[in-house]
Amino acid sequence: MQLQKATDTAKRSYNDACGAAHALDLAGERWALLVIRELIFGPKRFSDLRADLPGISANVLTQRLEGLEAAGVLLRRRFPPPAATQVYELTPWGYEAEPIFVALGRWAARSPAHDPTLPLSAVSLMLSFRTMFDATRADGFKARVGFRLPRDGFVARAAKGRLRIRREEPREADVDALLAGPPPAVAAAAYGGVPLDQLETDGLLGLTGDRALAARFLSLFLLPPKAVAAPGVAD
Amino acid sequence: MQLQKATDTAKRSYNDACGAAHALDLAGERWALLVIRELIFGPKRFSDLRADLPGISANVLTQRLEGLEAAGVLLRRRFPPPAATQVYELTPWGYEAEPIFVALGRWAARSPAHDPTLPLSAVSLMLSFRTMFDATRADGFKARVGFRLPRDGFVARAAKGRLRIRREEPREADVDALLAGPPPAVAAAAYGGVPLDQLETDGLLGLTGDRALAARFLSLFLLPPKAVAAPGVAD
DNA sequence: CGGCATCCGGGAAGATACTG
DNA sequence: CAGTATCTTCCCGGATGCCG
Repeated sequence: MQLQKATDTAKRSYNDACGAAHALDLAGERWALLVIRELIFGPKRFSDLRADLPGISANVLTQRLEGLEAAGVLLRRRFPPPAATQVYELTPWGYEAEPIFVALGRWAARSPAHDPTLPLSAVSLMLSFRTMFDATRADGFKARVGFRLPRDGFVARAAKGRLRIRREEPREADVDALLAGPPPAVAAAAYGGVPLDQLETDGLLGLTGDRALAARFLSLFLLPPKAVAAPGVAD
Repeated sequence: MQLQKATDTAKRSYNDACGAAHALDLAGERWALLVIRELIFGPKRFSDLRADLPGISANVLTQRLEGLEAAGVLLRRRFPPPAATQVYELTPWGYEAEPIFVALGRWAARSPAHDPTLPLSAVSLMLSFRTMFDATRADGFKARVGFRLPRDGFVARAAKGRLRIRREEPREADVDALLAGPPPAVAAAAYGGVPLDQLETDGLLGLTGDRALAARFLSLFLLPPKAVAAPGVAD
């Protein structure tokens, strides 16, 4: 019975030529954009996606992956002989979705209801760096900072007022400083004003390398001021 | 029972500090972002929102307006005595959502499945101008172009490689050219390569003022090339 | 007529259990 | 590990009706 869906129910769409509406047709279902977000620094396996998206259920993740694959946003890749594992990877066009997350993040950071102390995935933390990077503050600053987060590592390179971030295991010899710990602890240092020393003595964060440089690096990211809850419309 | 929240209305949330996730908590429900889109050039009434969002039902629109008001994205304004009408208007922070639509639009325009011939609201058309504006093409070009669209008018001002658009009734004396017609017809001229002359003789578009300037203006907007459906993974 | 509440059917999301 | 199967719950969309 449910096979007959192609004709009468033409795949719930906004039927709107507006680009934003089409984007939501492709990725507007619950969890879809967050699945893309988790893949923005490179491929992941099904179980990693589940772990990094707490709350998503397996069947919903399966549906989203199918839908996004059909939309051309991502594809699944099999590794041939020994590692029979399978990963999901964004297509080149899928990777171009990053500005969407930057725009969403910049806007939501000013929401009166935004709570930066909630859980945070490793990808979200790195994405927040790309979102909140202050180019003028970084002027003339050059640094390579490594991150060892629960599931994977990243290396952030600040230079010439730009910030590049790649997912790769940081080697101590290749970076100026290395931070190890869960993403919320790093966020507390960058956005919460918690001193690195305190996080270290509390056992939340490990730091090796140039301590002052690490602090300077973390000061490059500023949450924008919150919008007023009630705007100034005289009444 | 074992879950959190004594109040059973636990308000489904991603529970994620990531800005993008919070943005979706606020405006990720169906139609919510499109409601914001329709208000991005100024306040509208309930019935205008319904008319410009074909497919939305009254109760869903009511729910979205309530939710967005509670989130501080918009507010409802009453006009006192004579005009007992009521309008919905974005808060200052709500207006800051525009980059989200630009990012979504830029990305979706490259979707293999994007169909620019679908219906288009007046706001979507103007937003597409702001999204697809090519600053280098507009270098040294200065123009004021008015639009008379079904429900309301707009004036676009290109100058110094920038484009400003305001919702206001265009007066012939104040603009260099004036286009009148339904949004899809204007879109056909800007993006579909349909000559203005043809749209005029077909009765789809009315044009007064500087014809060459209007054509030049419409050439400032270019849809990006579509992404390849299947990326270069050898198979 | 504009701005909602209410009821209902279908379908999507969420939780859990199960299978290759 | 990578999903599928099943069941329940909730949301979306349409219709109707109230009320200013």
